[in-house]
Amino acid sequence: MKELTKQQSKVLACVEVYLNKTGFPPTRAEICKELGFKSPNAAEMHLRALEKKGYISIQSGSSRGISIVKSQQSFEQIGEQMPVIGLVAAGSPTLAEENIEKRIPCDPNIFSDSFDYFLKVKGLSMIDAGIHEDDLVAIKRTTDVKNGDLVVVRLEDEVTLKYFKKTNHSLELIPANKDFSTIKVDLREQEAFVEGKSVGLIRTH
Amino acid sequence: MKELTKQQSKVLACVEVYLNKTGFPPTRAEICKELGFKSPNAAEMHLRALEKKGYISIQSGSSRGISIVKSQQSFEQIGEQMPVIGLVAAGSPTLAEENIEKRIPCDPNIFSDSFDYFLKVKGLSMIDAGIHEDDLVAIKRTTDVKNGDLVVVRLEDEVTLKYFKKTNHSLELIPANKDFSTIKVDLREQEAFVEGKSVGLIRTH
DNA sequence: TTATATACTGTAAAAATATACAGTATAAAT
DNA sequence: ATTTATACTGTATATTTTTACAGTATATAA
Repeated sequence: MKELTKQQSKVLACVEVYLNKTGFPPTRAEICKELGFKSPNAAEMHLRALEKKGYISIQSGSSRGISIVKSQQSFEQIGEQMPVIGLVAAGSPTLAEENIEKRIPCDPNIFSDSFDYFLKVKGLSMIDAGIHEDDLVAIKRTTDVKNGDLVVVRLEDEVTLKYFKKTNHSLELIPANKDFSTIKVDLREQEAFVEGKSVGLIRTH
Repeated sequence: MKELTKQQSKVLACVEVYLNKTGFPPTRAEICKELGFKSPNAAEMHLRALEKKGYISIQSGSSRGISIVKSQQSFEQIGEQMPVIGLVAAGSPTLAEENIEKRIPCDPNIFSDSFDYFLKVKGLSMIDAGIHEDDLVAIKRTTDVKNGDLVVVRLEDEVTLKYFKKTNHSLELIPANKDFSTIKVDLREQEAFVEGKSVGLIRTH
């Protein structure tokens, strides 16, 4: 999580305190009053920065549409709002706001290992591993993966969730569905970026 | 505390759910949309009644200025320790301490519907539904189940997780594995207790 | 029969609010 | 020396939201 500037930290604290006291988030004007700003735009800019850094989310067009994603005093919060990223978009699965479909309240330590985000599964290539379309696979960002791990790999602009197998210069991305074929990559010819590995899965019935 | 009318109760629940989901209270118009009212005044009147009866407080002049004073269905806190129960034990899957294998930190609202405990899956009878051994299936305690639901049913002293199908006096518990056969129960001869239904699943990789 | 409470529709206006745009100032980085 | 990031002021406007007012309908109690 990105660092906050001193002022951004103050604004986040202000929102949290207001929320705690009243039960609903403050308006821009109220933040200004609390912190001594004289223009609502001051608050606006800080809120935008806080959203970009993933500490809050802002419901555009809604009054008081601020919700805390990650509390500053994180020790108080057991369950964070973990982001869900669709596997549709080309390019790397970044945590940029535009890629986040939604957030769900979930302890990052619910699985044996901590994770950073959920990836929403598209397609049936892993169905024999019991991974269905629209399942949410918990991904830990790491490049430290072993053969047999379920990994998120990016090839060119395509992101895929497969079993990992590396031998010398060859990388195999193995599906769990006999109707799909293994993707073989010669690492001397093509780059492959390991984005992370799966530490768990959740599914809503 | 004064009793609520049916509609007031609905409105209070609506506010609580909205708050839980978004982090801020709804507007009158949003309550209307949620509950099918066509006039913001409908919501307004119910909110006034709720305030008078002490369930909420309304900050006059503030948008979304609603705060919950007394929750109706005391909403579970975020990040509870949800119990995990093994499907091994005979008898009903109770929440008695001796049946709880462990507890894991998990928001009870992580799935579309809230749940009461996790059931640890034994065996492969639901493998074609992508439910593996040792998966944790989130169970909501209810007897309100429909055909096709994934349910926890107790027959005599045996507890099983299967698809539910009821026709007249006959109950069928259908596995998702062609090597297993459907359990058929004549309800005039044998009792079957529906313990709950699955609202989701988590798996640790 | 007449209140009285519940439960709304429909409209409208005043007030609250988000948000864009045009600036200013300052310190750090290039 | 110039750019870049932070941190604001000040104004304006479109939109959101509250909230008042005038009705309608229905069931229950007096």
